Amino acid sequence: MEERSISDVIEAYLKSILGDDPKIEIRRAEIADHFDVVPSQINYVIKTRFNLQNGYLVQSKRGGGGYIRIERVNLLDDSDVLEMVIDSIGTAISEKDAIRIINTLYEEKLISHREGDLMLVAISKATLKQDDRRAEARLRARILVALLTRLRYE
Amino acid sequence: MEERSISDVIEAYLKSILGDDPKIEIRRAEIADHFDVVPSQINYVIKTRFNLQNGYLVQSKRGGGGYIRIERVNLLDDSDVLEMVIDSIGTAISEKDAIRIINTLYEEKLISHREGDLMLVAISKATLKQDDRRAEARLRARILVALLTRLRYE
DNA sequence: CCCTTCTTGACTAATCTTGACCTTAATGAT
DNA sequence: ATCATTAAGGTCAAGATTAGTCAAGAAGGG
Repeated sequence: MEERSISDVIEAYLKSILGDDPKIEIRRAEIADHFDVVPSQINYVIKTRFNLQNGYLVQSKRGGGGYIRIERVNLLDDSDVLEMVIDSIGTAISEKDAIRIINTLYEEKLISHREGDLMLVAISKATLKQDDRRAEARLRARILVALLTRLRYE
Repeated sequence: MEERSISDVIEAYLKSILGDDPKIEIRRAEIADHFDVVPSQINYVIKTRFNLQNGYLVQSKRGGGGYIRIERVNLLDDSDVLEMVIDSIGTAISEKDAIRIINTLYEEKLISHREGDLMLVAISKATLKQDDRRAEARLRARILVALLTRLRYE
């Protein structure tokens, strides 16, 4: 995977550390300094690449001895996590967030490449396009939740 | 092959790069600059020459480190059959007819049991339920067509 | 001439980067 | 104990950097 932006580089760096251990703790200022970016950029990377929909749990603490803890969660072993993902979808979801979830399912080997593609086309903007954007997001949520629920109880 | 327009030249250029690798990533502004055309011309070339019907998948990202990714995909043997099924669906389809089609796909071994289940969930009345029955049938047709279209390629 | 395809650019949208300002926690002085 | 200080991380919005859309006009081919 080509790293085009510094955010991509930081993402790859954090994931390389995560390769060893399923859980890491970093100090935000340290990472920011290492890549010569402002500290809030680390928040941006975490928010866009290490959220629950991507299969990560993040906790942090401020003040002296503060840290950011990133943990890779396994959707297979932890059926609660899949339920959390379903809950996080709620009654509406954007195409982008839905894609993120399906990608995670594939990376976690819960679904095959082809199954993932089928799910992707079923929830895609091109397929569901409606006049009312909110109606589209609600519909997408219903379909995705139905698909995930099916995966949960097979 | 006679290239009579700059769009043809750009098409040939992109395909020559694709000769090596089944997947390439370009920066729109770079290609546009190289051929001295406006950036949106690249979109035109991609839209008219690198769409799914022509056997190409295209993905892109905007913003810093943005790109356009073009991937060549292979048509499957059953592609023609699927196209005929797609044509028969038209713009609307009932749940019963959709189930019949998906069952046939499974019996013909075009899809696995699990893929069939996922497709069934995606087009089921329970998932798509709408006030307007015709709108529901139209939506179901769009989703089913999208799924079948995906099955035509690998 | 008419119709399709191509070319161009103004406007829009998504993503990334940066920095000012805010909140929380630990520590030490009184 | 209380409060000020210091040391973290959080939020948000503006600006920068790409790509996308759309429609008007030009160019080509019957």
